[in-house]
Amino acid sequence: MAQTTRDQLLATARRLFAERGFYGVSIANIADEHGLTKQALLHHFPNKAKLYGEVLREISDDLDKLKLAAMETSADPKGQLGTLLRAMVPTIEDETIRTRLLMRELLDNVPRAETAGTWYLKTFLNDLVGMVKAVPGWAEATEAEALAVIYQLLGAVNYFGVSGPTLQGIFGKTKVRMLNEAFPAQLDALLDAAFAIRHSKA
Amino acid sequence: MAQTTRDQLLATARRLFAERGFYGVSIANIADEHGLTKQALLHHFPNKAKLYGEVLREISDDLDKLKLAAMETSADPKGQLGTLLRAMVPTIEDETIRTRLLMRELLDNVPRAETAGTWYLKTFLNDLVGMVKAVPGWAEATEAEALAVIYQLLGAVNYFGVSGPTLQGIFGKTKVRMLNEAFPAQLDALLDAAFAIRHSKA
DNA sequence: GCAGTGGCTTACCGATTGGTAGGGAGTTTG
DNA sequence: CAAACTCCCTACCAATCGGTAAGCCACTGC
Repeated sequence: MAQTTRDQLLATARRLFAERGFYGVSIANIADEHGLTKQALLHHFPNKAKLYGEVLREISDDLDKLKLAAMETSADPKGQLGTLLRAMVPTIEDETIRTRLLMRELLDNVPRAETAGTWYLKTFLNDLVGMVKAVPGWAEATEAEALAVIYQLLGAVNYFGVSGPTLQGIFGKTKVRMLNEAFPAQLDALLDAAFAIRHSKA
Repeated sequence: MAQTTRDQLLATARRLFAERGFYGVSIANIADEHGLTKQALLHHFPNKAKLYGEVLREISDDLDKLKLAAMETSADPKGQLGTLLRAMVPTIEDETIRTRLLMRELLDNVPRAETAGTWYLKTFLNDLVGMVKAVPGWAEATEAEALAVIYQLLGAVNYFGVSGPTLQGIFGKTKVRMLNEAFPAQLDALLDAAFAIRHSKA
């Protein structure tokens, strides 16, 4: 069974929204790439906002899958967090798209979420906080402290993931390739260092 | 001498572009906030893209100032980097705006920079790489390694800076206030840990 | 054979987009 | 006093936006 038109439109929407954002892409742009009219797209999705919501739901599902996969590979929470964060470093194009959409959601979701009533990142962030608190030495950390360190590490991973095209523009292809090679080892070192920090109220 | 109309328009553009992005704001939106027509705005700025470019130039100037200020407060490069990164954690609203614009530039600048031929972050990033290489133990790090760690730390700082409204939506005001209080100490610990990593080819 | 149904089309809508043309009021300058 | 300049206006433009209405065509189930 081949991919349905709906699936193809969804994939294109995902890519274009990641590149240019919600306002930067028209439904006609998306339909055009498949030789269709925007009315064809509106046959599959009730309106533009719902289409965007569908894309976000996919992203949120992706993150949940990464989280579950990380929890299976290792028993200790520190290893789980490391696996998860390393997995979030984009290597193939589709992962870059996911990272960019995630970042855009952080920037733009306030008006969207208020009308839609959905915070796609909520459970993901809560789960991460739980994992941090399970790390030895972090049991007595406050929720705010756990969230702070999670955010710093997510930032370390995702900021880089978003900047590929920019970095290439500034530094050129060769340096970016070297950067991509150097990044994971550097990240490992940072993760180790971050969780080595002891948290006890003593 | 009061602020000129041009300056006021520029400040409003800065705020609105930070909130909703380039495509999410019309020049009429900006002019409206001052009771002017968009043609009045077009009298001060040749077109929308040039206006946006002006906003970006301001941001880039801001970053340079922060960098110079950080270089004055301390003699050792590690302290300078710490001061700079801590200064980039947004505390007042205008700093949040700057952080959000910076993030948007990372996401959107590819099509813009290609036509404009300007990479606003280039000198800033290059300077930071220089500072990292001056840190004891990092002299022999490759440029890629230095860039990797810089990017991770910038990410740790800026990802958080961008997410304020989102976090408030998810966790509520009280928790976000606690998070804001916990963040700097956590960041200090991360910075210490990151630069404690020794880099020698031995 | 015929009523759905899914997938798409053309035709159209009002609203908004970035931008141009030209003019008018007030101030500055020669 | 007149020319020039600054600042902002109304009027207008073609293009595009998201979305509705209605119909066409191929296929399916009864």
